[in-house]
Amino acid sequence: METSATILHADLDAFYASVEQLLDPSLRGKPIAVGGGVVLAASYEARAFGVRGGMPGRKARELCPQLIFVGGHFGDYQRLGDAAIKVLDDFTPLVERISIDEAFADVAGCTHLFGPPAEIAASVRRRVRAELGLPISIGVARTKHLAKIASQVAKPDGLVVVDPASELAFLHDLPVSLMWGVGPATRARLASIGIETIGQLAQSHSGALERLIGPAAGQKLAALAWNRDPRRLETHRRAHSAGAQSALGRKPAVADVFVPTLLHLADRVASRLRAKHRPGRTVTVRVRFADLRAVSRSITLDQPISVTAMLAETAEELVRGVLAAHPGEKVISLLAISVSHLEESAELQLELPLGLADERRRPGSKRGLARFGADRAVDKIRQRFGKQAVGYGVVALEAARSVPDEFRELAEKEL
DNA sequence: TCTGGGGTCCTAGGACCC
DNA sequence: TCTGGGGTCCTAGGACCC
Repeated sequence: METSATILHADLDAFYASVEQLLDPSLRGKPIAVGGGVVLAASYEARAFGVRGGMPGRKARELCPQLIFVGGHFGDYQRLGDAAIKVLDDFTPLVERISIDEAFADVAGCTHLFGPPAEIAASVRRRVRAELGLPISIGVARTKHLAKIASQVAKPDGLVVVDPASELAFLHDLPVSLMWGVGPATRARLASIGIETIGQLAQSHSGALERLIGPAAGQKLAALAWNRDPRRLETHRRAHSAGAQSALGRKPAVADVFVPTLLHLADRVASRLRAKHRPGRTVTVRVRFADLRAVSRSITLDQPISVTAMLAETAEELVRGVLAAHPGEKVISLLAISVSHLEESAELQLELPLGLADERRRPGSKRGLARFGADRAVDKIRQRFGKQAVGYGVVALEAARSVPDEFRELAEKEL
């Protein structure tokens, strides 16, 4: 039974923007945005003008005419993000990384070595500042949820420790939007019955709450509002799906557009699946139309796949189904492929990869083998000469894409 | 004035089986 | 022929998070 606050939530402040200001001192103290067409990250100086991540670049410039856009040093983001997490690793092996710039750590087992959690958190902040030159905020509490909220409250560049004796006093005055799982839609629904603070949520009638946002979400939020968060740290999470998408602007919904795009997306996804020996059974595509309404189609196969051509063909059939069901839609603005139901691990399999099993049993197996051989050859060339060395000819699409591949890779989860 | 890309989880209906 | 219940899997969509 834990009665003390030993969970840290550490979150690098305005991470990409802070790295840019670190690398180029002339940017320090100035409103900057990482990105171009879309703001990937904004410095606190830029946020003061209302600039936010995800905002279109044009709107950001309107809000802040002196805003400086900088190109992304993606390799440095990865390096510095890893280095910050490594500082946590120096204190405890119980670290759960959430993303490139954020992690939980439980220091219950190392206080005899390093002192109380608050001191450990202060040390982490000092070291990240001294060794990496980056600001990092940390929340310390008895549960993950409360530690995460505390780090949000601590920002920028702060430390907030929530004493177990005053948890609810701390929590109940805060707005519900700080809670994990409360986004714009849930926030609006809660507001419709007069709930704006976490305290009001805690006091609300459970039946009314569950009718409003569903039983699962209702019970979960009610528990969190009383700081009943049963979640343990998970140090070895693996992804349950892998996908790729591409915004297209406005393109005609014809095969000349979607076939090459799907091949490129399938290549991105399937090569990752192969690299980690995790083929998957369920293929999902998403098609977004001109008005930004999106439709998805999925199919679950008998056997898991990781061959690029098989994934591309499956996705193509699904997309044709979507378009056939929406004959009025002549323009598409986004295509996505995702593979789920991933095989737990293919490490123990023999040399022949999963995903070929079905093809091998069929008379046409030579085709599947040939395709797998082709993928293997491509994978090997890329290993030696880099990703650009060989691929599917969609040069025109590459140029049109708004987000560079390096940025995509930062967001990929470990498969 | 309509935000990109990588993910997770929940819901609800239908198929299918026992 | 109708009645009843429960479990699992699949599909489509939505909300959310970083």
